[in-house]
Amino acid sequence: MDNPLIRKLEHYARLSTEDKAVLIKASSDRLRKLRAHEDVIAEGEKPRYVNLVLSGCACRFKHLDDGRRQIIAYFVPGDLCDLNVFILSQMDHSIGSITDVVIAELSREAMEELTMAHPRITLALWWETLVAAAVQREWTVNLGQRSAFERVAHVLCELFLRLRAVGLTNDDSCQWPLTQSELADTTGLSPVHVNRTLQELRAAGLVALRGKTLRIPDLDALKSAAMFNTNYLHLDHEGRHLDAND
Amino acid sequence: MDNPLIRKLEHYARLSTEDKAVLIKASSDRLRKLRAHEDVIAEGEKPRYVNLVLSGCACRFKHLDDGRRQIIAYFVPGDLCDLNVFILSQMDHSIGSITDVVIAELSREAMEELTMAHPRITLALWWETLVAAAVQREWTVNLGQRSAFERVAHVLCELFLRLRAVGLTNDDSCQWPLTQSELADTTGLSPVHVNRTLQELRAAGLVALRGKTLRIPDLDALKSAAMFNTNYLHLDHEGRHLDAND
DNA sequence: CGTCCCCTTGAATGAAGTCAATACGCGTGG
DNA sequence: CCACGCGTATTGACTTCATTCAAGGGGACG
Repeated sequence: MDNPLIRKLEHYARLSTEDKAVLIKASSDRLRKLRAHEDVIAEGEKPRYVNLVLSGCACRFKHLDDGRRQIIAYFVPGDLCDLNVFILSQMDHSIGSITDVVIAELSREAMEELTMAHPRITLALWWETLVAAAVQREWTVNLGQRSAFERVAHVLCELFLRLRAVGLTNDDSCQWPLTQSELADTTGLSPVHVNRTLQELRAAGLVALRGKTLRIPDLDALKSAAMFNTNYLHLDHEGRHLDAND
Repeated sequence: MDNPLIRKLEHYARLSTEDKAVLIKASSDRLRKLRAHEDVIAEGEKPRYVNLVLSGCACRFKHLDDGRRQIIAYFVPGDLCDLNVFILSQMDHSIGSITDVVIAELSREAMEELTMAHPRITLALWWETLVAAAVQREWTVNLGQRSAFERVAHVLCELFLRLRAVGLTNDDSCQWPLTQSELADTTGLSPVHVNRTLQELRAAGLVALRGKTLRIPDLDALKSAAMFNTNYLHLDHEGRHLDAND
């Protein structure tokens, strides 16, 4: 099973064999490949599809009039961009690729088919939505209250755990998709200061980030340095224990 | 018509007379009155109701382990706290009153009744959810990219416009619910710096905030000082033009 | 071999936080 | 009616954290 969406949704609900078949079909219908730094959809455009990231990394972002940019969310494999986007006539922000990505475009009809006759999928998608909102809230806390050191540590933690949830880590390391400049647009810091903060994290032995590989030798230590509380990711709730092939 | 929920939802969809009757009934069933600075629901509790603010002002917030607090969202009259909260077994944040508030508690059954036979209400509630998410994203941008001056101006702008959307402003002024210290927990600034920033805003003639009354002599000027783009509040979309009594 | 992007470093500047004292405003109770 | 107390707002002096500017280094790729 290498479908990251299924992998993730199984954190939220037990899926039946048929559920999985339907998900696989939906996520292989319309594929779209993008290189790094391209727009998936830009502010002002009308959304036509729910975008599902199959591989690579994308982000939601917003520009201010004077060019400052804030990254608002990351999308890793298995993430759906906007489940309810069809009633919007205009995007109020943009979505772009960070690395090369493969995206499945899910039409309105495909989404209806997924949910209509598949209550467990529907439930899992509800969870997906709730968790996305919780992540957004946590980012608000991160930007508002944490120091640069904690803030960068928190982003590293979160992304690592989310990658782990879809099987994209090896033990204590993973492919790291972000440049320092993107990390700066995420944390609201200058690229220079992100660089210095990463050096502090390295000096403290909390992370080893070289090239495109991130290694976290002691995840608990990094968590506590970041004041990271895993609960908002809701990776451990009751739904997944129910039997689905009933 | 003094029901703030109806007032707000009419920005999102045309409601029929029956729609409104159902909403009024639902929002007068279980009332709860709180004084300022009380918990509506605390982190860790199991949510039993969707909370609807009828009067006063409340907020969503999160504490870090060491006591720092971030206000994550405001709830003004007409705002629903968490539409899909019933699948959660535990809140990952708290909701508390800022001023004295009156809240209507909507049970799961009440929510189902509201939506089942009332497609326009359902549509309007979808919009409510989308806009709440958009506001959360904008706060992320606010904390990440804007200067203290812009940041405070942005919060003043947003709250003023949201109060205006439910008829709680008079021309260019409104009752202001927040203390400087709450504004600090919102903007991620220290209370002292919020004070100084407000003085700058006053000196620039952009706001007059005395006691509990906010006056904005030139809203457009304040907007541009804050780099405020109204689009994320989605107050002007197509749904409201459709006829509902069909 | 050169170019582009990303990372790194140092020095100077600037924004916001901290600490501590003081003032104001309002409700309570003497 | 006035004194008191408490929460909130204001001010000044100093410190800390983060930005800016500017220059140099390293690796990947054509």
